[in-house]
Amino acid sequence: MTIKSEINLNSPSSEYLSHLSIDCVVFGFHENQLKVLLLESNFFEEWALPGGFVRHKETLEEAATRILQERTGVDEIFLTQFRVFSDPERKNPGFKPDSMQKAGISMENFDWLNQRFLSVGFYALIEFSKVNPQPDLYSSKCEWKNVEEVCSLMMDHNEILEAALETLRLQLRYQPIGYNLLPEKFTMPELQKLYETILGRELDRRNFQRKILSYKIVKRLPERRTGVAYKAPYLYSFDLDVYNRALTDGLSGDW
Amino acid sequence: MTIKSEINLNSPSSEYLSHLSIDCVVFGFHENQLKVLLLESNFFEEWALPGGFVRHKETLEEAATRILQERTGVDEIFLTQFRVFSDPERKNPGFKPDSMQKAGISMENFDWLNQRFLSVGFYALIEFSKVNPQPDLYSSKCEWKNVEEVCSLMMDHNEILEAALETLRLQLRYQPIGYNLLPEKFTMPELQKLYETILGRELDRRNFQRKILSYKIVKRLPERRTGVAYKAPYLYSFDLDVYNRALTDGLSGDW
DNA sequence: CCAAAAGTGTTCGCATTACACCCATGT
DNA sequence: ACATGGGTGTAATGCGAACACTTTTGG
Repeated sequence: MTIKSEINLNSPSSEYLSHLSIDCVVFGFHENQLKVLLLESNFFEEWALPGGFVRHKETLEEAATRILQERTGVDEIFLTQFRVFSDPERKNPGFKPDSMQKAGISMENFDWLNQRFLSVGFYALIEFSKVNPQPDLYSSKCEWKNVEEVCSLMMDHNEILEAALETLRLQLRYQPIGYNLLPEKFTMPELQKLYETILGRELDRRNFQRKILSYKIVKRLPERRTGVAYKAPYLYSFDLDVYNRALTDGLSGDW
Repeated sequence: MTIKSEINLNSPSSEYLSHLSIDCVVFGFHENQLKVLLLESNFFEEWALPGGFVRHKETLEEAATRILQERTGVDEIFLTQFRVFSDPERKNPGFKPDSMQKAGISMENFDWLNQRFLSVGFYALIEFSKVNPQPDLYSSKCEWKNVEEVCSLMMDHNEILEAALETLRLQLRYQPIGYNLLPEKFTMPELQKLYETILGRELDRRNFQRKILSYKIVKRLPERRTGVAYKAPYLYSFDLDVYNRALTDGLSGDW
């Protein structure tokens, strides 16, 4: 079992803070659907959020960025913490002695992994197309899943995902969103669909457009999207100056 | 130095999670001013937020409640976590070998206390008059301080306080506030002053009243406040049914 | 020419804003 | 009587919600 040393499950407590982990909820948007990045553990055949442990000399934010990179190959992502999950009973139900032995993990690592963990939830919004998800050595797969169709996840990861979504919805009330989720150029209906997906309800086309335009965070381009089986929609792109100002100053919006 | 064992600074790592602490920002409202509950350390002559460590078998929320009780005597408070502060350099500048020795703390405790700590920030709103702040054995004083006049605090506690205030302001946008901060009966100008203090700006008397009343979260009582040097204002009290519903469903309000 | 989707404008009602007058109380 | 602060009403404005017609495109 050389894999054990490669993936550094041995004596991790010297390198990492004990009792504290990080889980990342990474959202993307593709084909008009909100996606979340998940890993399938090759030990326990369960899907999970990409997570990991915190080193002694890094902030949580640095740790989250590193963990996401190590576990999924996704790089240069701005992650935001949103809550700590601290149920004393939260531990991996897959971390049972027999399954650990099957996976070739020794009992001393089991002790460490089976102790209590608090986990800090982070979330990020990233542009789907810029990402090439790569599973790490712990995982057999790394894939985007539709948020609406996520199966049962490891530990309390479903709860963490739900909480991240809720945070996203709140954020929508007073911050612009989309720059990190949509490609450089996009259509108004695409942006609208993003809002609708996050909010979980439909919005009026015309009112949506008027409102978004009133914020001035998007500019209409002279081009249109071609090759569609109906009237060609205009393309838009974000006006980063205004967008970033809105990020800090907030919007009045009431969705 | 018997105090050492009484206050349990010896070998705390067996009882508590290492590397992780909690700090509580407790807001009150009195004489038309927003207050925060602070302790003065009797070791280091610095003011600090009430904080402490997490036990192995409790959630963060349970820990925060316990810590607040132990350190200030304040009981039955609902605390909400709002952020983790994780700068690796955040440690107590007062925890220096000489000041530790002066305080009669041995070097082995110093090692533990001088290690890196992450801290989870919690905040709470409580009714000023229901509280009798009592410093614990670590502290010489436990007092309410005007939020606007808080001096330089231990470690990064000023930053934590600022972040809590910011959270409070955001919360005001979509949740009712005041039930935990005001006495049973209060006047409309008092409620308004609370909002103004949190928001840091003045509001129009008449518009404020109309808006609050439109939410139906307060009921006007038949009584008025007497003994004031001007027209006696009506008393109000919260309608808990509506108030609690608004807590979960949110308000439309745009302050 | 028709279905599907996009572009555009108008009306209505409510909420926010700004503002003015009267009332009660203690000095 | 008067200064201070509280109670109430109204007009103007702006924003969100609801809604209909026209235009473009591929089939």
